[in-house]
Amino acid sequence: MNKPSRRSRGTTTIEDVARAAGVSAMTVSRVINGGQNVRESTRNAVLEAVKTLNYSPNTAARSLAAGEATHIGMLYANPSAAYLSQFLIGALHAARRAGCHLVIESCESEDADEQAEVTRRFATSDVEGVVLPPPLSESQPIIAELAAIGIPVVTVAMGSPQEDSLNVRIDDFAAAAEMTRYLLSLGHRSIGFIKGHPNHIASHDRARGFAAALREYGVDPDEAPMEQGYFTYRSGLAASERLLSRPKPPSAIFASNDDMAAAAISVAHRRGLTVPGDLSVVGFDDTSLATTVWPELTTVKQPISAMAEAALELLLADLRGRRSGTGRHFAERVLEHELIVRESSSAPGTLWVGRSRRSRTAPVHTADVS
Amino acid sequence: MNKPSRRSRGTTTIEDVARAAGVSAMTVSRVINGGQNVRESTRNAVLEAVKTLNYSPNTAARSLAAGEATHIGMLYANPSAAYLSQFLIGALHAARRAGCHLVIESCESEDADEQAEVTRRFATSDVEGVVLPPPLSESQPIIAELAAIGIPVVTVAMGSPQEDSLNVRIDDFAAAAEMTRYLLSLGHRSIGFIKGHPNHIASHDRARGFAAALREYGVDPDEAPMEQGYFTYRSGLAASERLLSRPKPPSAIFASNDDMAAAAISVAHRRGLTVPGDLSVVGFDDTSLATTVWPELTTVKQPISAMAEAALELLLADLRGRRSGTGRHFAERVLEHELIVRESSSAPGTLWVGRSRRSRTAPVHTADVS
DNA sequence: ACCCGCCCCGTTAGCGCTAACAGTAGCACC
DNA sequence: GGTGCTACTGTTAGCGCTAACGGGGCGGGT
Repeated sequence: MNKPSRRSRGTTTIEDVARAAGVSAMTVSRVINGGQNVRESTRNAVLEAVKTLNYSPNTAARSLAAGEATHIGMLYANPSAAYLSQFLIGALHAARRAGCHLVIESCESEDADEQAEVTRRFATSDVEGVVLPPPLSESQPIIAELAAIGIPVVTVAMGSPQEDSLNVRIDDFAAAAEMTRYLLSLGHRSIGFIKGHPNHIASHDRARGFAAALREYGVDPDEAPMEQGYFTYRSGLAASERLLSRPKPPSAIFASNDDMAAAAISVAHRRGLTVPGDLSVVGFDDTSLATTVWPELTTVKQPISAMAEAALELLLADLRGRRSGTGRHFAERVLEHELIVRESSSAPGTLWVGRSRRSRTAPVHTADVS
Repeated sequence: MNKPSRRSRGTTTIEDVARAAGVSAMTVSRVINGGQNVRESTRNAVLEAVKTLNYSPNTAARSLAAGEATHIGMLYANPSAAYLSQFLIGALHAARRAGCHLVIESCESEDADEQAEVTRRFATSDVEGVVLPPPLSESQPIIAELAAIGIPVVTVAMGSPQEDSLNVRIDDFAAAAEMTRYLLSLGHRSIGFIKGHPNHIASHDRARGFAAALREYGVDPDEAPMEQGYFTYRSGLAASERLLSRPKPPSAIFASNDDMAAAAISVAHRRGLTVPGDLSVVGFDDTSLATTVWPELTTVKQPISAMAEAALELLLADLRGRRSGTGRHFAERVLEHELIVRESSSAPGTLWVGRSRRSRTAPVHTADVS
């Protein structure tokens, strides 16, 4: 006679699996996590039972019993929407795998005290670790506050990580250099550069990568037309205007992100320049904006979702380490970027024949309906 | 002598609160959720204790004990990134409040069989309910598959909800009419309309609202210049080209979403038209694109985050209802929209004096650096 | 032969919370 | 004074899982 149990939801539990495999629940548990000290044959039997019963462990029970981290916080502040959604998707996938909740909060203020205040309220609520995507990953007030409270943090895309912190990033220097080399190999020698927000270390890395690649090709970086931008579309408009108003306008523009590159295209069109015929434009990030504008942007793809996943994994590993006493792993992970060549870049050939007024007649897009 | 308890995490539990308030844990539980049949004085004592101890219930334990829904699924398919991130933020907030996990999966395929396949795999994994934001909220294959499996669904922004389903939306008809009235009140009489994707019921609602408002002002909707769009930037480019190539081009363009409105601005600029001087352009959705472009878009704001929260609440209420046997509430919730007037619209006055070639000189944006 | 240690597996006791089921008091009503 | 009812609160027994420990079996060292 089986006890009918107070409230039986039809779900299959670890007990069911244990019965089916002819072992105890504990052994099933061992097989599922880690799985050390279990004979190969037993493990297979359990795995078999898991598969046939289509068992998946109850995360609530698991984290309750194990006392695991259940709430990971994420503080964000108005990056591009495309970046944020990609990031959230990655973070959610990692959270699901780990069986932890993702708690998000926005922190739009620029004021240090206010940032600290928001952070404190956030941190003391419930979360056991915090993920900081850019641009907040560069915010000292927040990082300091979190450190004071004693909550582990993982930063994403931070240029100069502390020695004792967790960080995930790509190699901005190498990526920018790669993109620059690509433009140089097309034949461009006068390349305008729109810098990113000066507060971000990544901005400087990208600028340095740009300069380094120029030098490889024997071009003096100090002569290169360069304008300050702030990662916004608006700042890109202004910078592009200045770039193209120069006595000798560049044949290509390398913007430090896609928003500013899109702005450069817009300015070029307004001036009657075709892209890429009269002007090549390339960006950075490969956000969705890169494929919405026409022509689609050549850009550097950051694996945003993967970076978010990596960040969560790093954080959870650290948390586990802290709990079990096994030292913490101060880690940095550098993920691979990728150069995405699309339609906004080409050899500067048409520059010499086509910088005419002909290009003023707007192209009619009959084929780009869908 | 207090039992040292196997592994004590320093967290305050419901027991601590009960002791502090001089009641049993059960009473504390009652106060926290629902709170019926508790004397006012007891309730206050408990609330007091909760506050002083800074207690927050352990969601893992709660959902384990109550057998509540723990995993809510969300199937998405490439809406605009801005929409998705807003939606995710709202959904995550609601999920946090309810203490449930948000499980997301993408379903990019257009093929019915493939959609069903993805849905099946998704649904049989773990989730107890599914949220369907647009454009998937209109996908019959997915809805049918979910119904077959018996998983409750809440659709968002679906035009024609079934009688027995959960749906959250805004009043697209009213919103479009409102926007049209606004343009009419500015003096526009020739308003070009770019329709949305014909598969979306909301597209038709918006077109109907547009027509209805025209009629109020004695303008014949059948005479109004109208072009088909598909919610994409590219389709907006083509539609705008056609609209502005007409013998008598309109003085304003109402695009069914922001992406297409942004495209309209781009086309206008390429043609040497100033916005809003020569052409007013308005959009729909108030995605981040609306404030990215220059000039910033007049548009209709959908409370996207709030809609996501409402969707989750509806779904969870339904789930609770099913579990407790209390009938399900087939509900639809219509949230408030808002007309956001920005810089892309104005009276058509300048049309008569300024449709000249003068406007070709691109404006220089010295002030929009930040 | 004995002990020690290792591998493998089961048993016990909760993790923090809540459903279900008692009570216990207080009031009304015949 | 009993009976019935309502309003409130406590007790018991788990939800599904895992930490901690215990114990049997087996090999190798002394």
